[in-house]
Amino acid sequence: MSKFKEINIDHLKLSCSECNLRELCFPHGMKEEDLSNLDAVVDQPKPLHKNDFLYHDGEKTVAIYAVRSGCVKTMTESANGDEQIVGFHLPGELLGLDGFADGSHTCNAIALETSSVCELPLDQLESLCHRLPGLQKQMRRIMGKEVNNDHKLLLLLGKMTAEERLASFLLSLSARMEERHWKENEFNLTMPRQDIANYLGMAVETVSRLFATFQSEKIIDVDRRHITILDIQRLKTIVGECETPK
Amino acid sequence: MSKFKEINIDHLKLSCSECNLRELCFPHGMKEEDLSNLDAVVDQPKPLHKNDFLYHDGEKTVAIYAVRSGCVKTMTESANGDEQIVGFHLPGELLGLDGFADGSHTCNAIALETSSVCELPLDQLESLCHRLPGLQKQMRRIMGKEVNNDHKLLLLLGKMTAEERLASFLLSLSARMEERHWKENEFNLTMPRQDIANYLGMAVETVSRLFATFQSEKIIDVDRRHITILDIQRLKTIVGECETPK
DNA sequence: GCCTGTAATTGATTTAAGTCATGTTTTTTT
DNA sequence: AAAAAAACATGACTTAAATCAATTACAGGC
Repeated sequence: MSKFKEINIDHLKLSCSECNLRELCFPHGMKEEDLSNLDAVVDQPKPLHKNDFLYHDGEKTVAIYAVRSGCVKTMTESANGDEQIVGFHLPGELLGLDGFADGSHTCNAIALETSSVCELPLDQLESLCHRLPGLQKQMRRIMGKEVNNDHKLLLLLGKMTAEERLASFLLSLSARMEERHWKENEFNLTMPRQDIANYLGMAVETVSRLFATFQSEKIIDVDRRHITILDIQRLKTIVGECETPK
Repeated sequence: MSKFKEINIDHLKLSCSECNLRELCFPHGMKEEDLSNLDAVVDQPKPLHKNDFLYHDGEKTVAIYAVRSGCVKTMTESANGDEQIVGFHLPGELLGLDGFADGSHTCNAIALETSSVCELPLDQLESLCHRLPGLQKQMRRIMGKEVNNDHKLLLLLGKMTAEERLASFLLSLSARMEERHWKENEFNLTMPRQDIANYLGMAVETVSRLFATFQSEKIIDVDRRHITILDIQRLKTIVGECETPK
């Protein structure tokens, strides 16, 4: 035996039951004793580097994915080459449902920074859902969430002004930071201005200008990609949420 | 016994296996012998009148629905009262997935004209999916389709001009008419201009003007709600699809 | 049949946000 | 460390589509 301990890298795989994202991810609402079944099929491929594709538009759907660390964007492509970002996926959030309609993906999924994902292979999902009714229910919940998310974005693109859109974007990020028990009023944007603009259906210049405006109005502090929310209530007022009366 | 035949209205229920929409609807891809199981749980409530709600935002999700006849729109509501139509559902198309995330609907579903729907109760869906793997797969397919649909609409709202949007809308309707073996170049709009405008994220006046423009360019013929597509290729060119070379 | 309210059209004007142009800062490459 | 390339910011100008305003055309109710 060598004087160094042998390291079995299989042990580096983090089990779902030990994962601090479990309440946001696949395991949500599942019984503790069922999680080992889930663990057995969940794969953790090697991390993606910035700009790596998790999957391509048109590629056969082999799995659904959960972000473990980093951030992954999904974007649809139109016939004439236009691209629309449809989601930024934070740790604990799922992606890959776009490949369920006819067995191949209709989006590109690209890492915005070094990111790791968990992979739930489709063929195993089928049988697993059969054994664990909790997972089947969770799958429906996940899909419903995706649909609701898209609907919110449709409302944003269809009805909101540029100012409202950016405020809404910041609030969404803030809420998701809080969900992860991270600072909800101080975080780094993982995406360039160009991606924010694309996602929100506006020009980069408009994003820049609005950040400047929000900053000058002391609503937020912007330092490059570092955002500090100074007055969250103002943001909420902008998007038109009713102030919760004290 | 009376001299008139007694009519058992239960017989008026059309079974899935006899339904001419079966290839677009729940039964798609299911084995013939499994359809009787589906029939047993599918309910057909009495028809909706124009402007009737199939379900309300916030209401508990009890079923998913398939349109049998007529047309049903779904719309999300924002905190400040803005509404965004997220779909017009034709016969054979499904709705209700917006209620899967947390067990209550996040949309209003409203009949645009007298419409009938089939209802698949959620509690029965669960056990039925367990018995029929085909249905479970079909459920995933349906949800994937919904997601892809929403993504297309996001691209439309985020990246297209008003002209491209309306052309895209007409093409989508036309394609869905064809899918149902109805005339693909001549159909009636079931929705008012206001709803088209809302759905496409623009003002009613813009819809009116664009219809007039398309008409004057002999791309379509508009008579109130009656649309005749005269030059489908022009529409495709407008939305930027590559012409299929002969 | 004739009202009456809703739906749709059409024109004039305004505006939010896009485009174009240029400069600055930051990051990456050599 | 310098050079090149992204990424970001800001100003000037333009424009697509919204808003405002005024008719016109239906469709449903009596």
